[in-house]
Amino acid sequence: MRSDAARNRETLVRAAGDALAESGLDVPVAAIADRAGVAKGTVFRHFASKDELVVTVVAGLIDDLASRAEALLSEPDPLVALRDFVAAGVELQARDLAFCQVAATAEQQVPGLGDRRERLEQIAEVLAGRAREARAVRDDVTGRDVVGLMTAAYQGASAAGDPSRWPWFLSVLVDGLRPRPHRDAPR
Amino acid sequence: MRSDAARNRETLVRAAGDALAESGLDVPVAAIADRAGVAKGTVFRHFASKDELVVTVVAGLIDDLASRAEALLSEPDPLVALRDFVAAGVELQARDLAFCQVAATAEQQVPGLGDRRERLEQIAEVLAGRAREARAVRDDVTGRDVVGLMTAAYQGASAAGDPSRWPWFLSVLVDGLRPRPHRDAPR
DNA sequence: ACCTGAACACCGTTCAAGT
DNA sequence: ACCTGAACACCGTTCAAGT
Repeated sequence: MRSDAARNRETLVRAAGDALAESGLDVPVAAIADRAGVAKGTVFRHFASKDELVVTVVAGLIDDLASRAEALLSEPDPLVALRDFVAAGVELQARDLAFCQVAATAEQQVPGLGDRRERLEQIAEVLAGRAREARAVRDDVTGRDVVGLMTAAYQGASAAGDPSRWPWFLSVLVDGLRPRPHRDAPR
Repeated sequence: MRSDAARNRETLVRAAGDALAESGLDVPVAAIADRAGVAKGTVFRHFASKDELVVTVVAGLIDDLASRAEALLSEPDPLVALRDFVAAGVELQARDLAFCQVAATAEQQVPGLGDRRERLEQIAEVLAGRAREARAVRDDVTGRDVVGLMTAAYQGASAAGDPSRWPWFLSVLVDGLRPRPHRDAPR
């Protein structure tokens, strides 16, 4: 690849990252091209479709999140690790509209992120497993559930009319994860 | 209004309701017109824009949900009433893709539903107030929060890869609403 | 090899022509 | 008064022409 092409590609990814974070998945390709200072056609020389560019950007966001999650593996308190992981995902949704949309129902709309999703689920499963073993959470909490908690907390707060209320939703969810007392046991 | 026009309008709303439930907010106007057996232009004779047609349909769904919620006012157990209300909202999301999208971040995308939202929040506030007074939930739960729980439960399950798992998310959320023990009290 | 911008397809919206 | 379908604007995508 020629050096000017490599530079254009990188500029495009950065411009797309900014535009997607601000304006979400519906941002026109022309707006991204303008921001990068290239013609529309150049976008399609580097990416087969708008979706492929979106996937490149969002995959980078998920990779960053996964790295942060791996750092939490050294947190001694398993419930704190779990909560901080979910909080990191929620903060990313608050900061990046495109990720927020992908994390919500849009996930079906943007295929090609399956592998990143799996990586995230695997780390989440380790965190969930430690919390289960420590009896800090219900024994039926899976890694997938933990990933779902990120979306639940932010979308819940957002639907309640105040996205900044997400810590409240997160605390409700984390409280709700605690092991349930055996109600069917004899009193 | 001429009787044929009234019939067309009603056919359009029904066709739009079906198409939106199945295919979501991105369903083309042409698909709705086809399903109703009219020309595209007729849609815009009855509705100023696609959005106005969408609002008409979704407002009807929310009105139905609000009616179901009002029926729950006669439920004696306030926590059961709260849970059933949220469950009704979740089931609507599972059944209707357009409502699901509106309940998620799309709410900003479809304005004109503010009044319906308020009605729902008011009923939710009554249900929340009863549960608070009965000490069945934390004393900081608002009606808006309860509306947010509907989205949180469904979007959480959906993001966890299995929308049918929503009852699990709902049970976690409802458990999490229980009054927190005073941790700062002397042991 | 790469970039550009004109051209095309698709979809929401408008409107002149019909009934 | 209402309906129709051609026409227009917008945006994702393609590609012939340039460098």
